[in-house]
Parts: sequence; C-alpha cells; structure tokens
Amino acid sequence: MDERQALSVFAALGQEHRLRAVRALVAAGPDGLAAGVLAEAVGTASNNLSFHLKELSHAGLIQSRRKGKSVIYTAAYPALSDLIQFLMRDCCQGHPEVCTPAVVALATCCTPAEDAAHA
Amino acid sequence: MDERQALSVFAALGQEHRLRAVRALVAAGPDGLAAGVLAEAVGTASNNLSFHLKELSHAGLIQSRRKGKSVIYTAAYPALSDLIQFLMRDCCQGHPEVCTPAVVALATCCTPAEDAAHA
DNA sequence: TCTACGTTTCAACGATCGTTGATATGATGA
DNA sequence: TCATCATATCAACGATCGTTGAAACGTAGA
Repeated sequence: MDERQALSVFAALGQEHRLRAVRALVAAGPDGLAAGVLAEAVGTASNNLSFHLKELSHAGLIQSRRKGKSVIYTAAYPALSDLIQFLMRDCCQGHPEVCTPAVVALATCCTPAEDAAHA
Repeated sequence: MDERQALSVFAALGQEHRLRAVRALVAAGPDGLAAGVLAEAVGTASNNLSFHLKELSHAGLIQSRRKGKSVIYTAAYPALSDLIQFLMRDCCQGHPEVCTPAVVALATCCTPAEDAAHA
C-alpha cells in the first residue's frame, strides 16, 4: 500500500456513516450484509449509503456481489491488514520497540477475549 | 478508543499533509521534529502546517514541547496502537481467523526487516 | 410482459475543509 | 528593552464533501 491509497482509505474511514458501514461489515464477517440492511444499521438512507459504499469500494475496503434482488457487501479484510502495516511500517523500521505494544495488543485482541462484552 | 475518537483520527490521517506529518514524526522517533523542519519535510508552509498540527494534536496523534525558539512535535505511538485495536476489535471477536494475518504481518514488520530499503 | 422491490445514479444545495496572506504571540540574544 | 526569529492565530476565499429528492436501472415473481 502506497501513500496515495492509504490516504483514500483514511479519508474513507474518516466519515461517520462509512466508518459504521465498514465496522458493521467487518463484524458481519464473510457473509456480509445487504445494502438495505446495512443502511438501516448505519442509520442513513439507502441512496445516501450507496454513495458512500461506492467510495468505500473504490478505496478497496469493501466488496460487493449480487444475490437475487439484493447486493451483498462484505469487508475486504486484507485491505485493513495492509492499512495497519502501512501505519506501522516507518516506526517499525526506525524504532521497533515503540510498535511492539501494538503487536502484543493485536495478538491479545485476536485471542478469544473475555472483554468482548464492553468493547 | 470509541467511535468518535477513531473518527477524528481517521479524518486527521485522511489529508495528505497531515498523513505525511504523522509519518515523518513516526519515523523521526521520540526525538521528534521542529515545526519548521516538519513543514519542509511535508512540503507546505509553516502557517498552514501549524493549522494541521493543531488538528493532529487535537486528535491525539501528536504531542508538542517547546525547545528554545522551536516547538518540537513527536508522534503519539499509543494513539496508533489504539487505532489499530479499534480497527480490528470487531473482526477479532467475531472472526479471529481473518485478522490473524494482520498480526503475523505486524510481527514480521517489527523484526529487523531486510526489506526496509524499498518500504 | 407487467408490477413490485431493492439499489444505484444524477443534479443541486448547504456545509465543511484547506489554503492563503496578514497579523499576533513567544522566546532568544544583544 | 529592543530587534529578530520561529510559530500560532485569524479572516476570507475557493474547492470539496455529504445530503437530499427524484428518477433510472436491474432482478424476481405473477
């Protein structure tokens, strides 16, 4: 991931409705969510969300597939991984010790956490 | 980190000059950079960068301290860790397998990498 | 084919953001 | 204290972004 792409991803996530949409899709997993369901979850109108989904798709954060009348959106997990790597790249090269906590935190997060309730 | 804070962080990073400033500071390490040096590195005027630095500071991504005539800015590494945790939180709870690659990648990134040259 | 449903596209408006230039603040050395 | 340097603040302009409503598209069932 280069700066240009990271920029578009950050810009995409820096908007309430889009961030919620991505988080909802991330939580929904590989099954994804239909555009209508997603719009309700995010709290915006379908046509408005459609606009944002297009932007998220353009940023590579989500994917879509048609299923009957509905269009199912899913999160593009690799894009999130790439984003994290981009964020950490510089500090890891220059000062590995400062980003180690992030690795530990991520590893902890990925274990069956008990604090899932208040997250 | 809650949604509101994550939103401000993403919005802060979704702007060319601010992203460059944060990356430069992250790369600079704990020593940080003076506002003037940073402005040159980012490629914008001092007064303009000052505006962006205020926003980054408000988002909790950077810190500042005065050193003589100069104001030294440093990256707030914990904020980046928090952001990563926020990004991964949901998928880790529901689908740990999808974010494991990110952990591996990060761990790899934090070792004395040989691909540091072309990063 | 027709109708109904879900989704997307389009144009237009209002609001917000980033830049610019001038000015103000704060700190240093004489 | 005064002059100088580095940085921050302010107002104003232009550009971009998000929302809204109406209309178009594509799919499924009758």
